[in-house]
Amino acid sequence: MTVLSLHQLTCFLATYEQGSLTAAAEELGYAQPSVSEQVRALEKTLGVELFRRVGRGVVPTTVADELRPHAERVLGSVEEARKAVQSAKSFETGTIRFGMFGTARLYAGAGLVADVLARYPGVRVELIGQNSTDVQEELRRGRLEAAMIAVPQMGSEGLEFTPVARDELVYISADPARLETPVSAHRLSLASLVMPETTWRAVDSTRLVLRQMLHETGRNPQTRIEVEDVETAVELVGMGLADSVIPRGAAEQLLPRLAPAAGWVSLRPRQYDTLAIVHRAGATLSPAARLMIELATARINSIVHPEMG
Amino acid sequence: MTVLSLHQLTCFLATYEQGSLTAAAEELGYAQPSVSEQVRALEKTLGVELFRRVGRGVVPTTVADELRPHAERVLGSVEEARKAVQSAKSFETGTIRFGMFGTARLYAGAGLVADVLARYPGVRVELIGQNSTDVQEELRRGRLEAAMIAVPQMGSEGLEFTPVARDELVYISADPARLETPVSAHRLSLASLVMPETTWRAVDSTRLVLRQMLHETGRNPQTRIEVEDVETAVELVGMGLADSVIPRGAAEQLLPRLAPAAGWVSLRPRQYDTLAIVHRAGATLSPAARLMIELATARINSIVHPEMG
DNA sequence: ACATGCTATAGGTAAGTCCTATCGATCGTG
DNA sequence: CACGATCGATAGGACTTACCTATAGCATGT
Repeated sequence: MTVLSLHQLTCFLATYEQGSLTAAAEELGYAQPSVSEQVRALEKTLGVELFRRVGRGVVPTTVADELRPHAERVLGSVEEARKAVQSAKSFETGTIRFGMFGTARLYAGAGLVADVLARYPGVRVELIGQNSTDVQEELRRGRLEAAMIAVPQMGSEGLEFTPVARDELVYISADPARLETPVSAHRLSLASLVMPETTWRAVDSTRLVLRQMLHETGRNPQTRIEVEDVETAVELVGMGLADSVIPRGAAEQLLPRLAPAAGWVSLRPRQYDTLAIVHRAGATLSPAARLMIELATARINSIVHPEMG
Repeated sequence: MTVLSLHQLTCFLATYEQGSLTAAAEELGYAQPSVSEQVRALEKTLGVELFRRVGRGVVPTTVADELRPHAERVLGSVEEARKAVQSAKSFETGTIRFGMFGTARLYAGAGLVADVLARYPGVRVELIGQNSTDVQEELRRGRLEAAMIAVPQMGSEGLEFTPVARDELVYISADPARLETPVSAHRLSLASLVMPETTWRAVDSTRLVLRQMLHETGRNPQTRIEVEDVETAVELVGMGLADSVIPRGAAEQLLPRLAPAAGWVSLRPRQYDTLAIVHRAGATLSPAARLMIELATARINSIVHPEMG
């Protein structure tokens, strides 16, 4: 026993409109017995006579009159579905979802959304990045296809990283005396620090850089305060409660707004943080993801120093 | 290359809701590879990735998010279509079309509609019978499945007739003097008559009866006025412009309303008109048609003398 | 490292799709 | 009234699709 199908409805409608199986077959590009078979199958699945075979041609029954608008609605909905998918595929509509967290969002957050909307006015944009833990989870679970981040080191836990830019790490403080000369490893080891990205502390690239820097002096980094987001860290610096080390792009954006009294100075030797695309290892990226990567990279490179090689 | 199908949408929705091909297969009662194949086919026909295969389970893409409501609408419409057909099949809704013309509608017209609506409150009823020519055409073309008529003789032009009742033919006049005794063939041949059913005059059963009756006297019927419907004939009789011969049931219904001054009397010998079901020869009747025949027969038998054997 | 739970693949059978060829019935015509 | 034209139904066969079982491959959690 066959089941109701779109093909049957198509043949039914063509037959209804043409009043003839032969004409319907011609319209649909089939042989006449094929259409006849489909209509008969539809009548069998519905258990009702749709056409009265009357000498020359066929005549719809009242049940066929009843069915026709429904059949039209079904086929119309199918067409709408197909169009919706096609337009979503070509970014005329639909949603583009991308991860953007850590300090990366400071560089490419709002501006990246603007870039996407300028090029594809119909799309919705979801920039996922409330907190690092969630984003990591979404990436791992596959709900997020790709993300741009500033923090973790390369190659952890089945994820694949592609560096796109680097940004200098600077020392920020509300005490002008500490900003007169570049900060050495020794001075850094004595400082009282507030550091963001607590959740990612084990893999945070800023911390990794600092650890390597301090390792040469035989000391561990002194983090007096741990917070989750950079804004909070900067505010604490502005209040004079601690100093911190953050990417320069973040300092330029956040200090005037959140800590007007604070300033920044380079480390000595200069250290750099890496911005990278991260996605599941071995994944082939969708057009939407590739688009976001392209736009995000372009925007970041217009702010920080582009990665060489 | 396969084409978009309802089956694919069903599998897609189940997979979307379950977040798993295996779970979807279990829900649908299929083996897992079958659902997998359908989803893959849908992705191929749409040319887009709907799920990201990620280790344990599958995760819908944003295009799948876009497709889901459309797929639900399509399947919903299909369900509606199926329900509409089922309810039309069982007379809960839909249209019942039946032919009812000649003088038959005087007996069973409004009352028959009332009978149908009393038993099946949801249906629409179409009682086709504006004029005999149209109805004959609709029957021949198959648009009308069956009809109940009072006029034509049996067995003409590929149609099949089934008698269900007979009604006495009576002589009507506005002149009381002509109603004192039953009208003989001789008196009838002298009368000035108005006769309805002009279009069917060659096969009209009333006229056939009269012709046979008069043939015995060697005369032809004298129709002074020809009209299409019985009401007009009765009105003319009421105005004293002519007399007529019509079924008794029609006389009882129409005289008080349209010709209060007129009355009726039997013929001598009494003559009878036949009410019959007519449909295309060799046709198998639909439930709707059988229902109408049953109800029409019951109603007519409650008015005129039932046909014996 | 192992068991587990999921998807992908392979291969075979049943069923459906669509064709060509032909029959039967109907309708208009000479 | 026989004729050709037209349309739907039927038969039979080539091809495709649907669906199954069995199993491999991979990711995940203990």
